[in-house]
Amino acid sequence: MMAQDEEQEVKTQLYDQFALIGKALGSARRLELIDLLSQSEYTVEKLAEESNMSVANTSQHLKTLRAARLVDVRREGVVAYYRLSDEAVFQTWQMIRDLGEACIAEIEWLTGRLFQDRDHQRLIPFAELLTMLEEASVSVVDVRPQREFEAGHIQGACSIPLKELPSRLPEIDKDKEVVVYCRGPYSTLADKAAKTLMAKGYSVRQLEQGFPEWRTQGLPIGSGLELIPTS
Amino acid sequence: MMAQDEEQEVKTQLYDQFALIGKALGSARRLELIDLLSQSEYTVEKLAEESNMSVANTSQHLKTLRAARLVDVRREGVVAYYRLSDEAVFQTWQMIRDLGEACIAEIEWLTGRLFQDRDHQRLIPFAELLTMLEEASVSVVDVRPQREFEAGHIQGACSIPLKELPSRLPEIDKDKEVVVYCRGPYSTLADKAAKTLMAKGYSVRQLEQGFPEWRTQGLPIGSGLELIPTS
DNA sequence: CAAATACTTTATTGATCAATTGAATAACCA
DNA sequence: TGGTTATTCAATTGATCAATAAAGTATTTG
Repeated sequence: MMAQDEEQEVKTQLYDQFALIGKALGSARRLELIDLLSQSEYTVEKLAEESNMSVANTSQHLKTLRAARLVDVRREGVVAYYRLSDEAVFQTWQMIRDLGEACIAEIEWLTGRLFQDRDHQRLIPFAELLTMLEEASVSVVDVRPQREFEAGHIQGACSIPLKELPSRLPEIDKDKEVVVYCRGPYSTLADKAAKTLMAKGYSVRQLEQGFPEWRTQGLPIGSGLELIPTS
Repeated sequence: MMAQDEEQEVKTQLYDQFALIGKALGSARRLELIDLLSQSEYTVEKLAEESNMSVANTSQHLKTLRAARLVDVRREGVVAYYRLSDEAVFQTWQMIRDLGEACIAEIEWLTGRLFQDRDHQRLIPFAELLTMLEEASVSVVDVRPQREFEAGHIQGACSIPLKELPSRLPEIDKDKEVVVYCRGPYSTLADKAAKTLMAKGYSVRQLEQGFPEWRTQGLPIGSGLELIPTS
């Protein structure tokens, strides 16, 4: 049997390794990066742009995420594409979000403020969308940036990035009910889209959660730029 | 609708809050405390003792855990009893462990070393113990310290802390199969108990996981010092 | 009631570590 | 070669950690 102090030594190293993961999760900037990478792979530059950081700083943070094995990198020529190394990374981030919402009153208050003018009537859970999809009585609109749509989306959805929404309204059938969705619980893209659509007279619902949550529940997804919804 | 920069401000504060949780998880010492508190509530002094830290240092770490709302404190006179504020805290720690085992080769190697002389033949999953319990053909022995047993244990188990095991062997029926368990995947208490028991000629199996994992799966638990196993 | 005791928290210090920026470097491509 | 993308480096500032010493707080004792 292993010596007592050798065992202690190994355990210390084990906890140090786990703490590396914790440390990687212990920065608001890095959590923001993880949240973005939950949508799709990203280049350093795009990540920097989306998160309002300098490229150098983004690269540094990605380095610590890589050291903790939370992200992988793939290089194409001069461009580096980062992605989460495992679906479990998103799930851990989701777990931390849930934990925060459960235990930290501050967080509940902040989300309340973020969505102060959201009409909670229009929110629907995944289950409801699934039955609507069976009845084919609905247009699902993904309002995230196109690269995120291409990396994966709810099966049957079409991509109309929020920025293009005003000019692409004609593509949306006014007779069907519209369901919009975006990145997840702290993204306001879908709220803005819903507001725009409602002002134009559409009948709009909004998914409670975003694509990564859909994916992690094993619900049907599509990828690429399929224009014809899978039946 | 909320102004663009006000939204940015709120989001930053949200991520800062989540990062607080991450930071709290980003220290080997604090993870060790969380692991202990997953078993039962503990006083500062006992935690310091179990984790080989000074009381002052332990108190500091508990303070940051409390700031992140991961632990709660209850005072009885001069004594402070700490506990996890929610089962989700343990589950998050469990998630990080799983993530580490999945992504970090170092961790796999370290656990391999920690259990180098474990006979994996004797390990059984929860499901198997459940069927054995139905057949009533088994003695389940909890070898954790007694306070942890009292705070919660597998229903039907009896408490024989590892330290007392040699002197309490007569209490264990030699005709039944014995199943030992302890704190979880990185605890060696059950391994040591199994070794002692096997040397004395008992037929021993060992649970793959510990009590917190049993509890979080909603399996039947008991608490206090019940001497007669619930039927 | 004051003094002593037991348990816990806070303050201080010095050392180490982390975050950000801007400049420099490296790698690739056209 | 010049331009683009990413990483590294150096430097500043701020945060964190562990250890010791000091201070609080409730309980018990003389």
